[in-house]
Amino acid sequence: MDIEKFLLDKVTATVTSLYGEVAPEAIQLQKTRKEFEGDMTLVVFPLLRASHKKPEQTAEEIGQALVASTPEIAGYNVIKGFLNLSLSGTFWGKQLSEILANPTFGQGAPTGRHIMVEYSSPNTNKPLHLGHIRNNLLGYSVSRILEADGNQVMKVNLVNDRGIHICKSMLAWQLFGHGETPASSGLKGDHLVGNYYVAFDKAYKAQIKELMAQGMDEEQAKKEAPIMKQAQEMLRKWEAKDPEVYQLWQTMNGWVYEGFDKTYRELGVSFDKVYYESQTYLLGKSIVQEGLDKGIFFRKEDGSVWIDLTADGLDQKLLLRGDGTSVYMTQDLGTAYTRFKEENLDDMIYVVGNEQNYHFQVLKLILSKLGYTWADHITHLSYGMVELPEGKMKSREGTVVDADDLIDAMVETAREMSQELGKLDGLSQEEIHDICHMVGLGALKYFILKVDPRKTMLFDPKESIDFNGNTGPFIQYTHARIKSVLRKAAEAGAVPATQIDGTLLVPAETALIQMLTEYPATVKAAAANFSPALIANYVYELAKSYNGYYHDFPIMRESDPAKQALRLALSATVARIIAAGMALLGIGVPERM
RNA sequence: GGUUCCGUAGCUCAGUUGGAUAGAGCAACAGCCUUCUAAGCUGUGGGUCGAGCGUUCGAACCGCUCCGGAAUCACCA
Repeated sequence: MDIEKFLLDKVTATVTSLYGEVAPEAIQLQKTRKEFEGDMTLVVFPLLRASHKKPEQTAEEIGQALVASTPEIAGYNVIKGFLNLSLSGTFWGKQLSEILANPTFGQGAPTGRHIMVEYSSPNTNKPLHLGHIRNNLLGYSVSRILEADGNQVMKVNLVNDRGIHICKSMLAWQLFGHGETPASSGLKGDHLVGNYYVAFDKAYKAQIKELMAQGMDEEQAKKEAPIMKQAQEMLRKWEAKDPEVYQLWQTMNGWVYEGFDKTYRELGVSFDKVYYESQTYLLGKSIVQEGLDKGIFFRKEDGSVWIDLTADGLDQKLLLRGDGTSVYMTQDLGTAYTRFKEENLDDMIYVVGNEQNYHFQVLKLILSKLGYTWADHITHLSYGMVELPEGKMKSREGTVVDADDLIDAMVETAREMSQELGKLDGLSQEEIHDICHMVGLGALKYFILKVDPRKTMLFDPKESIDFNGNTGPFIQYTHARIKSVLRKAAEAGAVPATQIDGTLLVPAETALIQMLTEYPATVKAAAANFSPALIANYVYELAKSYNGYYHDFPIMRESDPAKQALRLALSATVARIIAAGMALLGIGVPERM
């Protein structure tokens, strides 16, 4: 049951009977801050206009009337203009009973909406790095959250598998590779290809330097460098489907996909469908034609097609090159159109870095100018960069954090830490592997997802590896410890309660139950705001509160079986909600750790 | 210069539609393992919520102006 709604009805009725009709927004209910006594608080300031009395007096009157009319409200106190209401133990007992009886607590009712979430979207010329990790974790988590909110979600990846940058890797491999393969080198495919991308850049820079030494200016040297011309020639051959180039392209991309798949598996993310730009890059031309027919786009003398957005405070934007080939915007218009049509979408979410804010602003604007109402259902889930203590990550300067290295380091640290604490004694190799993987990745995922996506975040390798405090492992630990207590209780023959006697509840317990009742609303808010951070912070608060409770009320030392049964039921529910919340973040919770 | 975003404790971050004395974690300091897992718990210190003005009973939150930072404004993707 929605407690706020329940109280809202009661309070509205009471206020109306005391002072007559008031505007709905004048009734302001909120959770009571923990330094005050009570569960829910009515802010009476907005009601003074109707009551014509002082704040304290108004609160007093409403409090008295509420207690008299509503058995669920056990008492009240007034502090300045705030009426703090305490709900009865019976009421909270009933709340917990409802959660116990509902195995899908927090799962929203089906909305019937189809939502596509596009994320990851890598280039096939280099391995994934920390920035991609943020993208992948966000995309996956948001998908899970939208699902939990009752939507039908399709997770898709759009792989950028074509263009000059792939040709650079291919060319360098031809020139310097000596037939090296992932199998022969022992390298992960994406790393192997990435190495050749770097090799290209190195050779290219050397050639530029040489040309400049011969007296050419930098601008021209960049254009005239032979290796660059070769790469451009290769791209032309690719577009003409030259068999040899095409074959090499397929082989090297295949290596990269194998590498990416491994990283995705390690991260625990997945896709329902993968699009490839090599198959979609020609889309959108019919839309360009449509825009021309409708007079929304215009053609310049050289044949290129543009839209003028200066009236909207933006610039003119190119939609088709003079030679008739498409640009990024062209294909994005096309894919958006195709997807909404083919997949019958209600919403489309793009998880893409904030460097493309402008692009998506323009994309939406063009689509709505063309009269497509679904343009309003496109959301660019924009996220900030991940920075390192030394500053920005720059692949050219080698200051990137490689995704695979980072994952390995996290798991390894989890292993060392666990070993040091003696947590792994007596476990099988397989159990040890699973736990260390869950904890290491849990630390990484939680660290990234707990911050607001819009913000540029700082990744300090030393601090992120911390497993104490507001971290994934802390939450996993709380879960594991509850599970441990439940196992001990089962051995001793103690059974969790199925019906809750509210008269036994202590304040620490009603507070926990209240937090539990907030889970569905939190999921809803997270879905509405595309914010895993809301879930992360909720789960942390829940775990933290439980830890305090755990120390004050040891379950197995409780002599009253009824109280013990109640505590077991409450603990099990907390563990369940922690696991559910963490699942929305893509984080697993071990049974022991 | 235009557009968009960010600025909260020494550091990393929370702060729900405007509400009470602005919260966590890390770092520092002081306690707590013979009792269900100490990856834990309890306590102390630490703030001009970038600055100013306005809106109102009330502003970290809303509006305006300024300061600082980021991204972007390609016949790249």
